[in-house]
Amino acid sequence: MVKKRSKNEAKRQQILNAAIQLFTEQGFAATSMELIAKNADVSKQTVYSHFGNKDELFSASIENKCESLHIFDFSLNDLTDPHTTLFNFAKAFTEFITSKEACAVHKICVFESTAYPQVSDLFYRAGPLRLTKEVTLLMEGLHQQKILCIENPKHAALQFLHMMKGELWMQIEFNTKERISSDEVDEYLRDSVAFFIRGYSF
Amino acid sequence: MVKKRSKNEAKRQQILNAAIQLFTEQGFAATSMELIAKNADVSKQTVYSHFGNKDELFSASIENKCESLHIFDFSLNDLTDPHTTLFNFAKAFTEFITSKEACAVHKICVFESTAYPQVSDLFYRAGPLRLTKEVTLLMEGLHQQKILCIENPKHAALQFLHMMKGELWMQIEFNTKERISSDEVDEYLRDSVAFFIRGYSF
DNA sequence: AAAATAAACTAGACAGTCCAGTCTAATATA
DNA sequence: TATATTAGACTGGACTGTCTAGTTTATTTT
Repeated sequence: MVKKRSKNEAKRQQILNAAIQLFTEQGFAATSMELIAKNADVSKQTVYSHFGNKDELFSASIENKCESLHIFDFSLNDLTDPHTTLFNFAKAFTEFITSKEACAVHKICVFESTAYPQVSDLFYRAGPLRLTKEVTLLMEGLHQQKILCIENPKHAALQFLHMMKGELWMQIEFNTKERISSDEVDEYLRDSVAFFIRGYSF
Repeated sequence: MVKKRSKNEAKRQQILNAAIQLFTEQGFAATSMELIAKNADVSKQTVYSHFGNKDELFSASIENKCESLHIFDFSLNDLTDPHTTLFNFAKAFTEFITSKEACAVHKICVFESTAYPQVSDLFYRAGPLRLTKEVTLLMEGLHQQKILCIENPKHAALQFLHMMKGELWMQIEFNTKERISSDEVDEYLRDSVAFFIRGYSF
């Protein structure tokens, strides 16, 4: 008869939190298990007891983060005013993809995509792929309600999402010193939404 | 009387080549100076004599690579047929940004942008910034020749370039297993060029 | 053109540091 | 009572950067 005492779930989460923070800040190779244990306020042995080795912990921490990043709620029911709807969505999207958290996970997943394709796949599915699918549905809706004339909704979704990235996203990606102002960002988004609607109007 | 013998330029280049290859393949932390020396067919001491330490070698190798990646020649003189001009440019652009070399440098510059902002800045200026400026000029040309109606040529350039990235670029970035076919890419590019022209036509 | 010289280069050893992962022995807890 | 947890020692290995001692090579002087 095996008596099994369950491992402390709180500690597990502490470890995952410390791990994702360090991994995203310093990268996989530059982060030591010892520091993760210390930051998680847990002994090194506990880390190894919860996660067999560094690779497993890395995968688990990315997976954990991807799940928590799923929360990007956009209520796009009101399609009657596409300008406002799309602009608001564009703003929310920009804020999301330029957030510290999202950028950090994005960065490490891309970087480790050759060594850990399964990890980067997690992010791809949870992020870009999921979002593209949702926006594709939105585009289909705009077409069916005769608000816009969108023959290929997937292409339109890709065009829209990529377009909205703009200059700010690049500057954050490359950590440049100068950053464009949020006014300029807004102007770019407004311009782009207007352009998008013009390009897909009847 | 100072006798100065210049260091071997060929060896310097061998070191830089080996360094950029390993750094882009394995990352900064995971690449050892010893292996760089070995791959460059040079002694470790020679590496240290040419480049004081690992950081310096890293910077130098990225700088060297950025210079060689400058070569993205697009002859965009013939503006009379914007569909063809923009499509050809879009194709060349896609091929360039999805090339192994460009992707690899992009990846490491983004990843090391916090630890080495000067390095990522090199790439940003040599790549995205330079290209955006050139395409902005193209957009101005299209406007002045009354081929398209582009009020804000910089926005148009950003929209165009970002839009063209599309799905393939994401799949390469995340190293996904499935890849869209080059036919699909062509279709996307054609669609996007048509959409772009529609959105900016008089 | 030959000899002299100073610097570049090589190979390898080396010190010092760090890290992944294991082991142990003691403690806490369900 | 069995298992989770802890702190810390420990192994084996890798890495950076230095040092040494000997070799090659470009340049300057004779």
